[in-house]
Amino acid sequence: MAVRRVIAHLDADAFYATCHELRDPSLKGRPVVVGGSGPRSIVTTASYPARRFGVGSAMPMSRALRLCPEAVVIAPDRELYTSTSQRVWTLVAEAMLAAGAVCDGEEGPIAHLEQAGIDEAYAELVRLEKPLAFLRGLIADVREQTGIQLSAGVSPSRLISKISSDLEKPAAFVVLSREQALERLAGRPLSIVPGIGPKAAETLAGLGFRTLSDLARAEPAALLEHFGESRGTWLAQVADLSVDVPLQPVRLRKSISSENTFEQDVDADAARDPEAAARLREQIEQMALEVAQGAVRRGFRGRNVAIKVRTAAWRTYTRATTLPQYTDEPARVVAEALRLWDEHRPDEPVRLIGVRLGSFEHVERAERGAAGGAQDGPDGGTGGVRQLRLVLDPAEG
DNA sequence: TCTGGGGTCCTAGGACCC
DNA sequence: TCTGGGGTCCTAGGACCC
Repeated sequence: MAVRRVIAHLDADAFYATCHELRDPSLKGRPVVVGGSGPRSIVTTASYPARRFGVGSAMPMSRALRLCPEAVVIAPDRELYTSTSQRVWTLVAEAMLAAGAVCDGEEGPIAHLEQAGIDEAYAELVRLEKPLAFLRGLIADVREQTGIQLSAGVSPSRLISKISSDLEKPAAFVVLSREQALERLAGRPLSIVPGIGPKAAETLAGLGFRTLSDLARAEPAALLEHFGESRGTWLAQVADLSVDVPLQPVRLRKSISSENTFEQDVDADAARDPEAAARLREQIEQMALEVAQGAVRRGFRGRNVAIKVRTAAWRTYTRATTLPQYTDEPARVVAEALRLWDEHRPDEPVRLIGVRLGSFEHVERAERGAAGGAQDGPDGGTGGVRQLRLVLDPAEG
């Protein structure tokens, strides 16, 4: 008998906004918009009352305020989200371990859980007799103990579960087989599929494929021709919702970066504005330091240093070097970033600059720790529940 | 509506080695 | 003197996600 897979996608509703509401209950029920206050800031998360005004993620704040002038704008608070997130996913991991939904890790059992962001995760409910009852209980516990409401999509695959959890938010609990999903999603635009963004959607629309059922009629050969081997094959599998990628309970970080968009463009040409040019150089130095210190804190050493520049005209470029040895020495990272900057500094106004450190050496060991334990260190932790710590604090969007 | 900051993954092309 | 093909490492750009 074939083993029936049950994969849940768990996604916190309006996570950032809810974190703030939990800290300040007077915000509850009001149109809360999390985001910066500068002229170029965008909305990170909008509470459901704010969404009723048409406010949404990634929207320029200026537009959000035009749509909803009475919105309460709140500056993002990383630490608040990280600590709340840890409480939520620790609870989930512990419940799964207690219930026996575990896989083997090098150092013992790990919950069959893949964190996919600060506010979402996939859980594979192996060896549970009543997975749905378990999930409902878990979601109720999480809400009681943390105040966070999780939406759930449950199906035989990550893709279907991910799409499903989004269908009836907030507080969704959508259970679908592949066949039921094919029927229910047939007329939906392809943009509901994670991995099909604006560009791919446009290309597909040009070929006459706008919905999932359109795509199901596509010749696989045509998809391969337009999208190449890898993506073409994937799209063909999306069409019948047969995409199936195993969970990755432990993931390694690949890079650490820091970048900043200026409220106004800054002239990088030293001849025209030496002071501005000096400020930019200092910022590169500062960011390189930050990034290197982040690596030190986490016990990583990298080999690849890169800078990123976006000009006022929205031309974006990166310049990178690979060092002969791995390093976490701030002075080394700073020196490389400054060298790249000096060699590739634009002579036109810039809107963004950034620094990244990558190509980490930590192959030998997964980045994980005891959930809710120490904040950092490759194996830092209390030795309790083992859980991926992977994506540390990805912003929402 | 003029577009953040943190990431991941993929592709193309060049250098270099055998 | 001209020319092979595969593999690896690296850079750069871009799509995409939260």
